[in-house]
Amino acid sequence: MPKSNRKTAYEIHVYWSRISNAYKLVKRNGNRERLNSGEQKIKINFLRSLAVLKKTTFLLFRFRSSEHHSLPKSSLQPKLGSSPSSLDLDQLLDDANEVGEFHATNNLPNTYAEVAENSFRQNRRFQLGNSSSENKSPGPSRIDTDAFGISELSATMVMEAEFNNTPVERGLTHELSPGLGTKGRCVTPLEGNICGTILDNRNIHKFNTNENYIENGDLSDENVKGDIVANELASCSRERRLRKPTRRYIEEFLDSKSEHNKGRRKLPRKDKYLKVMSTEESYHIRHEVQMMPRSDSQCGTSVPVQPKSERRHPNKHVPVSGFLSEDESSATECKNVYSSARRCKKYDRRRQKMWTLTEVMRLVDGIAEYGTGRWTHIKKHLFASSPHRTPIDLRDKWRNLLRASCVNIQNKKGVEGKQTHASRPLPKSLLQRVYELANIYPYPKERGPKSVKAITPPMDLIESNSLSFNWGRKKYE
DNA sequence: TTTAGGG
DNA sequence: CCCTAAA
Repeated sequence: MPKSNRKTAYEIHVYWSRISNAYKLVKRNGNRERLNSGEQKIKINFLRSLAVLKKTTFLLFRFRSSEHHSLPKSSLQPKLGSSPSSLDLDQLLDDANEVGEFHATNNLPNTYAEVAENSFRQNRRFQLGNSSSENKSPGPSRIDTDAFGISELSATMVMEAEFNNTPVERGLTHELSPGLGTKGRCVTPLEGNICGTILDNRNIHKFNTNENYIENGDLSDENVKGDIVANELASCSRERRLRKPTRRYIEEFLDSKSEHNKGRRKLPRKDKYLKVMSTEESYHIRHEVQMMPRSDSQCGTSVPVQPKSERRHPNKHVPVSGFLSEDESSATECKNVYSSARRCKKYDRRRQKMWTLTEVMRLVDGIAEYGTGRWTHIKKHLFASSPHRTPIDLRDKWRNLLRASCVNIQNKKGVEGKQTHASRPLPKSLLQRVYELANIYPYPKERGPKSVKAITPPMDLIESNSLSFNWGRKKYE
């Protein structure tokens, strides 16, 4: 098994690199607004190849990140690392959609049918004896002279041919199909991963039927059928594009990409205490959190989660640069697969982490020791073990504590306190201590020095007093 | 880079 | 908890 998979993965890897080259060429020469028919052919062929490629790219990532190290990583990793970033894959996929839609809406079936026919012929040619040119991708010099000549055409054709009619796809569908058929997904870690999440039987079928459809020579109704094919192609790429990558994929992708991102963007300083998380992940997590139902019964309150949690990622609008998307089925399945604990973890990542009593006490101790305004000290010395509490958090918490203590002071003074937060009442002793500390270490402006402080709680009191007073007066009226 | 303060 | 201005 390892051997065949290894072979398959390598073939895909080769395939990918070729299509990358083709894309670069096309992009350089054929991304103009108006393309002549020859250029259109090139582009369409490329996009068709791309659609096939998309089915298999997951395989590379799965394979690479699987526990199996039977495949020498060196053979895959360079490509994995370089390909997605050297190509702007998002752009690429958008192009695919764009062209698909363009053809779907603009009635260019003839072109497509012709292309299909050409493809068919080229396939034949390739099968007959073109395979020797396997690794030759047309060089730039050649393109300069012959921007959209046969060289490129054959390049994309060869790729396509390889995929539809040659061991690559056969290898994929046949060598790995056992996993597809089996219900228990992970027959073996590798096979299960590959077959469960990468290969989409339905789409492969779809694609194959398209191909057969054309190859059968049934091109009499080119207008109609070309249209159908174009539509299918468009929808195929569209639906794949729109799907949200699963968390698992994101993680793996980021893993594989992490080296690449190194110099790309400076991380915000706030991550000093935190594990580095790339903006993409942040983006996804944001959205995941938004999408998740808010059932935080398990993970919400007072359970001191110790996630290697990260946060404070200022840029929300970083576009997803992921170019792959999994099936919805696998996406939902992913959600199910991941245990509630894991979900919880994911959950807490962007949500407020409740302060536990011990944390509060530690904070109070820290303030007693260092005073207010030295939040980094407190963080370093007392919260070194809780990476999710930043100095700012400590300060915020202290602010809230002050507020809470004042409320309770009010209560002390007789105003019947409706405990503003009945959810997690703090022990009075603690609040008392907060109050004392607030006198010792006045927090700037929030509650001033003692004199001011003497004013502030009364201010609250005054408010309520005046309220009651007014009320009383009204009563008298 | 840290803190204060507002949202 | 986030963001930003100011120190």
